[in-house]
Amino acid sequence: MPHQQLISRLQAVSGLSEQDRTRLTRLRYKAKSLADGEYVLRQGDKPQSCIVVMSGLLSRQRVVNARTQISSFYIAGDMPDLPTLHLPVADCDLCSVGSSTIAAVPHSALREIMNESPGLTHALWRETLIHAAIYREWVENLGSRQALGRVAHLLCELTTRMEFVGLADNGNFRLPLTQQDVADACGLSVVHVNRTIQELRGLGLIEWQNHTVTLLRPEELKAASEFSPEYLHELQPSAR
Amino acid sequence: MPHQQLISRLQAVSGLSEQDRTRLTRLRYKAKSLADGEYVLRQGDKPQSCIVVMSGLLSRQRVVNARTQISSFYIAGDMPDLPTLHLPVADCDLCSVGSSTIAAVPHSALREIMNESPGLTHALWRETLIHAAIYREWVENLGSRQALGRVAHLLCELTTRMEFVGLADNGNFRLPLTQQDVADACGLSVVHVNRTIQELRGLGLIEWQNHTVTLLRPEELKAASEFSPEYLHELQPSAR
DNA sequence: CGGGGGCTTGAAACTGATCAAAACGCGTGG
DNA sequence: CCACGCGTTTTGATCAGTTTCAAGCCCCCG
Repeated sequence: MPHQQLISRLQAVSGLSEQDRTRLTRLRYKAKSLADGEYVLRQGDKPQSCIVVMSGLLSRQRVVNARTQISSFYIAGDMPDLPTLHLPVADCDLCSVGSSTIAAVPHSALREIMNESPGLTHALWRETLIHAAIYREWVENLGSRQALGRVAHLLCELTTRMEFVGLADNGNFRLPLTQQDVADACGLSVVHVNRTIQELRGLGLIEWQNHTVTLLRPEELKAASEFSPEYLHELQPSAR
Repeated sequence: MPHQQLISRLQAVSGLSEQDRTRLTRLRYKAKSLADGEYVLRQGDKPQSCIVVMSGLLSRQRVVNARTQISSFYIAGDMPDLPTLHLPVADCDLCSVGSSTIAAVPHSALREIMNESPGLTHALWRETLIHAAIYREWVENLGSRQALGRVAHLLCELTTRMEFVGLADNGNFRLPLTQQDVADACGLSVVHVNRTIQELRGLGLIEWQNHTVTLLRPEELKAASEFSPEYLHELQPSAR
């Protein structure tokens, strides 16, 4: 149900009118399954449609200085290449981590509904701004924190975002990342990520096995990484 | 002339119709001068207007892990707090580096012209997307490069952006940053930034004195930092 | 059963941080 | 005009966090 994903995401992002929700329901789309490591988009592509993540996890990445750097993760409901609506040529790769499913919605259809509804324009714009805020938070994470804080912050962010779309329950969720992926996202070596995760385990802050993460003491983990969720700019559950 | 700054910036970003340009000319604004270190906006503020940088330099910053991290710089023509149109509460401080001048345009006026013109909506949205791409580039910079590459990349980015608005001529421009500011932006210590700059000087790549930077061998500097300007998504001069 | 990817461990090497102090430049007030 | 003070740049020495290299292990999949 791609419509439902998209609707509930945009609803959380910005609030939608009844009309806008039915507009979204009428969107045509093309569903697709992705295998682990499969690319949705390559740097330089000029896609004619935008993707909505239905399930799984995508990473935005690029090879920098002979190392692959991940600059963001996208979970169900996210639209990673929404910027291609206004910046036609992609400047990063988009890659599936583990298997995922996505829906592709033509640019033309999106432009159409945005013409009809300022509310939807607002919601989609806002969605891109939230992701911009996430990139900034990553700048702060990579620039200012050392290994333990970086990994902890990443986990806090992913948990919180997963919770927002109902994919984490009580700090427990499925996370298909390998330690190499974490290293690529946090700007660390795999070896050091391994030791850092062990430290987090040793402190009794998390469990992480079989691609399943559990935050044992979320408050302490947040404190260790100075995580505070305001930058995600989600509407409060009460307002949803 | 705030109108001129804004117009030529948006023109470069997206192209504007004759009508849109006159719409921009009619915007009311309030000009303001800022002293070194003066704050335009503090985290948590809910501004009712957006700022256009007229001259000087602003930094977006936040204290993380007992260190101030700069996550972006803004130069003439930029609108650093455009996101507050859709994300009302600011999540970073905005601070003048050296003395600057800005113009404040009420949110209401911007909403008005966006209602009238899809082209302007497009241009402003695109402006926010370009800055998002810059944040991503910074993630890659901080995550993947070591000191020399980081500083070199920052210089390449600033030169290129300055050139786009006519503030750099032949790799030579005024840059009010202290070495401490560079350290805060690059996630390094001042001491190490100092040694890194000396290394760049020693390699004959740059001159930097009295807040004036000159790229002596731009191509080598770009190579050293793998800089390529596509992520800035500027229209080519020919198209402007 | 074999192979390979991911995880784990150890030791050595390096990049960059920290601490401390000196030199420099510049504006202010005496 | 000089003395003072403060912020910025520079230098040296030591220390810490992280990388790199290398090897072994585990476990799942074919």
